[in-house]
Amino acid sequence: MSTISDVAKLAKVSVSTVSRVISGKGYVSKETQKKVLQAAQELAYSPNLIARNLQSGKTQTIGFITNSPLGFPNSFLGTFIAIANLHDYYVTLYFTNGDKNKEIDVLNQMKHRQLDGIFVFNRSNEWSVFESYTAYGPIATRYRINSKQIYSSHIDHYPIYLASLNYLYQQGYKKIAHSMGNPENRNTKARIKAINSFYQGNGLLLNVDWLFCETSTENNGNQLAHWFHHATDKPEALACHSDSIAVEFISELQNLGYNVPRDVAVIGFDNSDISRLMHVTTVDYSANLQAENSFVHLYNQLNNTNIPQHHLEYKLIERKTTPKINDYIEQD
Amino acid sequence: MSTISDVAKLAKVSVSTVSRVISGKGYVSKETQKKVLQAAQELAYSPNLIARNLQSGKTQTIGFITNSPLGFPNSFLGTFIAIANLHDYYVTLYFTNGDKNKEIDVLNQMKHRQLDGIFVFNRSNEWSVFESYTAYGPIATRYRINSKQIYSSHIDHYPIYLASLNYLYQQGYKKIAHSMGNPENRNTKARIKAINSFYQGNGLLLNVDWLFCETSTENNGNQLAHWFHHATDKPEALACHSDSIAVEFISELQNLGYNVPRDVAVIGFDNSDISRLMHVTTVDYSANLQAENSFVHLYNQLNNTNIPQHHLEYKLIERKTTPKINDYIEQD
DNA sequence: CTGTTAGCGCTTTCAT
DNA sequence: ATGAAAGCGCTAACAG
Repeated sequence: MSTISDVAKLAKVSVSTVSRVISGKGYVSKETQKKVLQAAQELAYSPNLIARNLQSGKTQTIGFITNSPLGFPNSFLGTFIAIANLHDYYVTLYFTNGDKNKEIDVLNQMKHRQLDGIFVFNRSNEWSVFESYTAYGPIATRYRINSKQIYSSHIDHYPIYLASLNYLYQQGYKKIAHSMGNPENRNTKARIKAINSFYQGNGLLLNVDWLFCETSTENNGNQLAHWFHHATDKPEALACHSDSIAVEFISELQNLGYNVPRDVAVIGFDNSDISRLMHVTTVDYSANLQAENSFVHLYNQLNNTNIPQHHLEYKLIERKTTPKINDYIEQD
Repeated sequence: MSTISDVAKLAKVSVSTVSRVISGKGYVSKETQKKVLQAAQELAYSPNLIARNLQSGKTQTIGFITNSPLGFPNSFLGTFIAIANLHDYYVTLYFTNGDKNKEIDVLNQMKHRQLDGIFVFNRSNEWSVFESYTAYGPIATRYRINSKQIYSSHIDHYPIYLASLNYLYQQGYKKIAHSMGNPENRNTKARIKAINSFYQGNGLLLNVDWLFCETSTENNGNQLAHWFHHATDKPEALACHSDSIAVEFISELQNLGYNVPRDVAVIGFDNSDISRLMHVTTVDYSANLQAENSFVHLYNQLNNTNIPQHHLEYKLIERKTTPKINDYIEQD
């Protein structure tokens, strides 16, 4: 494995000259450049990026923290990586399975300069923990949080969720159960606000027993299906805060002998592949732009640039799980 | 950002002593250790891993190459990362979208010592290209290939596919279409061999028009659905080489007004989450063990260890898309 | 048990 | 336009 000084020797120039032609910085005469390139070629020289990184103090690597591979963040992650690669950044993926310590390990990677920045797709620790690490590098998330130190590319869930509920209402559903995230999340709070507006606005009575907040993400859709199975008073529709909950719910319900939407309508959230495959009505909220915004922010912080952010929009994607009530026709 | 020599100064010892206590290697007296730790604490010192990497020439990072985020390799990837993290390795994910150059870029990352090893989940370039890079580090894949240089944790698809076909036969399906991978893959060849055995063994006639080999992974299930829609002579069952093809096929068929399994039975391959959610009969072939084997091999190569590999088994997972023919009962 | 010293491979002033 | 030399922060002989 040849080094820069091997090349220098062979080309009979100094290491700094070689460095200049390899990195393309600084003045080098055409002739010496040619000599160097030839020597480099001959020795099959390739620069050691670790040494470069030590010099620059950067690794060009962003850490991506997510709970588990089961959350179907595929498209988001794909976009994030694509845009990162476009800017010569790489992304290292960490599955924490909700383990706070694993999350801390990742944050420490940044502290140890192994990571230039971090994106938080899921989190287990308090935001204050993340904030304390912003001293070592930029952190971004998709959650809607109120922090000066952590960037958040989010979209207000209030109008979106209100639109979802109004849509369900318009389709004839009045008895609606709600599956929501961590009650401390601002997204969840926005949804609760939307729920209140909705029920008051339509003169409906909110059944508090039909308000589910997530404690552990694990199998939540599954549990909801069993809850539905045993409930004496069943809702006409379930509004979910993620497609993954929605499809787990539907799938398990099918195992229990139910039919969606005949027995209950379902609306998801994310417009993920899985919702498309399973024909679940959902909401698209420009997750790809959100991913792009997140990376761009990290990039801007890291490089003192000012690439502009995209504005996020949402759109209801109507599929088969929310027909007009009582309109369901047995598929043939 | 304090360095090891800052700590050394404050603790009034040499850098090597500090290095010893931080890395836990070599003899240090309890007292000096305490002094050093205290100084480190005071300065909020944390080791710069890049420097360590330069010293060791390693990054503790494995590159994971995959085509696109749409192939549902979630569980495999999750296992791979989990086992890697357990061994203090990290994994950087690359989506190539079938772009050969992007694949080469990743290989060059290893050449530049940014990556200690590479796992190939999908590939676009010839294997010989990959082989030429094994000079720079170990490469592993899940494909069944014949290479001394690239490790492959695979399972023979011949008996598996034969078992799938026999199962379909036993369920009463005799008109079977086949969706397969790249005809140059040895897995595909094994499947073709299984097909021949099957048709000959059962005295059936193989319809060559029902043999689909994949050129581009994109939307293959989709295309198959449209093919089915327009075919005058339709098969009774489709056997797929991946769950992702199977579910895309089913989903698009549903869009076209068909019903699976009433109109056509489907068997997948992978036992992925998506097949579970959509109740697709599939084959489990210990993909998680395959992921583990792959990492373990890379680890063994990198560390001159000899952690043993797992033996891969397969198991047919019977779900709802392959009932006894003509036994389909409209779900209620 | 601890300190000195020489790198790891590259970039970057600062001279010339 | 090119070279010498000083690091980047850490590890690992080697000496004592």
